[in-house]
Amino acid sequence: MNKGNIVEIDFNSKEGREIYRHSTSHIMAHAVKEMFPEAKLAIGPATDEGFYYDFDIDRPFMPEDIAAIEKKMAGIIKKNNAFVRKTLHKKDAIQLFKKKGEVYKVELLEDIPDEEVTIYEENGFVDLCRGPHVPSTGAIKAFKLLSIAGAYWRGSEKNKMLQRIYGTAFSNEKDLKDYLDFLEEVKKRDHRKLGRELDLFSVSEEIGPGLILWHPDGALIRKTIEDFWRDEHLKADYKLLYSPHIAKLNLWQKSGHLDFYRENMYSPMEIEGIEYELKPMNCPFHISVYKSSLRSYREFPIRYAELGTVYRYERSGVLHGLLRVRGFTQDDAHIFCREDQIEDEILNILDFTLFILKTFGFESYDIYLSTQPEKYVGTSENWERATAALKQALDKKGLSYRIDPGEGVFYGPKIDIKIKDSLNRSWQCSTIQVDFNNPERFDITYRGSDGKDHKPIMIHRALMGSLERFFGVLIEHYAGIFPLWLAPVQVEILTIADRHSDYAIKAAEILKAEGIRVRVNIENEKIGHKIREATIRKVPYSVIIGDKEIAENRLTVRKRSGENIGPFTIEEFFKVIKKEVDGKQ
RNA sequence: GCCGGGGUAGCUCAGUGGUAGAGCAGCUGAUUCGUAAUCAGCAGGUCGUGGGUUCAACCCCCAUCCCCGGCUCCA
Repeated sequence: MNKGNIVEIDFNSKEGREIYRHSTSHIMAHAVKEMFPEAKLAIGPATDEGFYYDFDIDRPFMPEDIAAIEKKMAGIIKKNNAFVRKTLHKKDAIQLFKKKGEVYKVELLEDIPDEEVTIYEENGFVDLCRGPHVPSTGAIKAFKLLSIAGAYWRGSEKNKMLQRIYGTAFSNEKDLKDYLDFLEEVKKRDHRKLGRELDLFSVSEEIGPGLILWHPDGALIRKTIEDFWRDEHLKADYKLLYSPHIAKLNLWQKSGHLDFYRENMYSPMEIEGIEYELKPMNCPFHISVYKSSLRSYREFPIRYAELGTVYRYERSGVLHGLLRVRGFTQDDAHIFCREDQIEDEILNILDFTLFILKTFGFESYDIYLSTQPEKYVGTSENWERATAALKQALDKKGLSYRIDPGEGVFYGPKIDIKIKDSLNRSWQCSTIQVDFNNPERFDITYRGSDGKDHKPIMIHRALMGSLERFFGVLIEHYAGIFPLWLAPVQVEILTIADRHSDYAIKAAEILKAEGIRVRVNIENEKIGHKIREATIRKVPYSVIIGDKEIAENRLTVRKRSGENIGPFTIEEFFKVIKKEVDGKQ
């Protein structure tokens, strides 16, 4: 964009939104400076969802301040001040901001290589800024400040912590309202809230932070997921393993985890004079199984899978419900193969992953290919060949992906799949990683067709990532309204009066014998009450038993949506739900 | 870990130094009822934990644990 030119840009474009929100962040900074002249300005960019501005100020911002700042901003917008762009020499700009005491701006300026910089002025408020901006403050039609948070200067915890105010802006009130409604919806779906309401899991202060207790209904869902996972892995020619939760510290020395992963590992415990360590990874155990006998190229690829529970130290501030915990179960697998088998294996894994994810209703993804980082093991040729194989596989599948340069793990390149949930939010779950490190460190080999020993390639992969995180994502994805095959209680039988109890219990037994998860409510309550309770617990089907049903030997069936289906004989009803369960709809 | 906010009954939340409250859930009883809450009664708290100030602390001070929103980091 040429300097000083006015170009029309639409809010619907990414650039347009950024300019608009960036301008709003300037207006916020202006308001803050008017109210707190001692506040020093740091940075104030637009984000995907809105904008923020960081301030260095002794007095913390209070929630009440937010409303006052909003009011002030509204005033600035009403005045419709023009944003005036000025170009000046860097020295002069440094001079200007030094005089104003804006030390952060000076620091930013000193890092700008250009001789000329631009500043924007709006009714006396001056800010260093590349721009562009909206022509005047009156262009901002709808905005809202959302939250206050701490944030390190330049994102480094070595620097001073500043105070950040988050906000968002839209081109009209309706879009703003829609966005705020979206935030409400997100709050309603919060897996921690639903987890308590539906009695799925809890975290207890007594047990410890980041350690999950799966309650009966949550455990039932987990079991259903695990059964599905195991069945499909066996079908896909994986072999299932179980391994212990602790192992000798030496093992972790050998694997290199102690060098590369120490800060995420717990302190060792001593058993009969030997130190043991809680496992942060499953790989060394699978390698041990591999090494338990001589391997031939004929066996390849060897695929070991395990729902392996690992423990990792996470800093207290990062723990978050099921999404970030200290003990979790990975749906882990390690594949041993020859280098020329990598591509086929990756293709297999991609198919398998997408199939599993699709079963849970995730049909859109962001895929990332991470390449060689600065610190790495293995040879550059290894990395190149493996990265090419990953690329090739993605291309063959016609999957679009982005390359994350240098973001691979130290031991190999990887593919990460981020799933998009029903609110279009991204979650990192699946990961496929090539590992050059472990075969080397554990000196694993296979006997090739030439009768000599060779080093296999090891691929590490997790589809759901961790059961805990995946479950958290699932809860939010479905808003707690699990599809029938996952629902902990699939059918609840409700009676109108006491005299219907025997019939209800008999019906329940028939369904239960067919493998349906059924609960009977013969409590002394009105039917409206029972329906309300079943609906709140999001039970897919309520079956109502009264005089009419017994007389006709038919079931009245109400779906959790409120829709009535039937009446059915019990056999007819069973067929209906059986079909739905089998279809995993 | 860092910045800010918070922790009162199982849950949601009132309670500004002077005898701890409500709704829902729970229990008991009555009621036997047709598509999202029947009525009545009862019970339930070391006010996160430990220390301090005070005649007196849920309330003020200090420490600590945990939770929430972010930062940083990750499955």
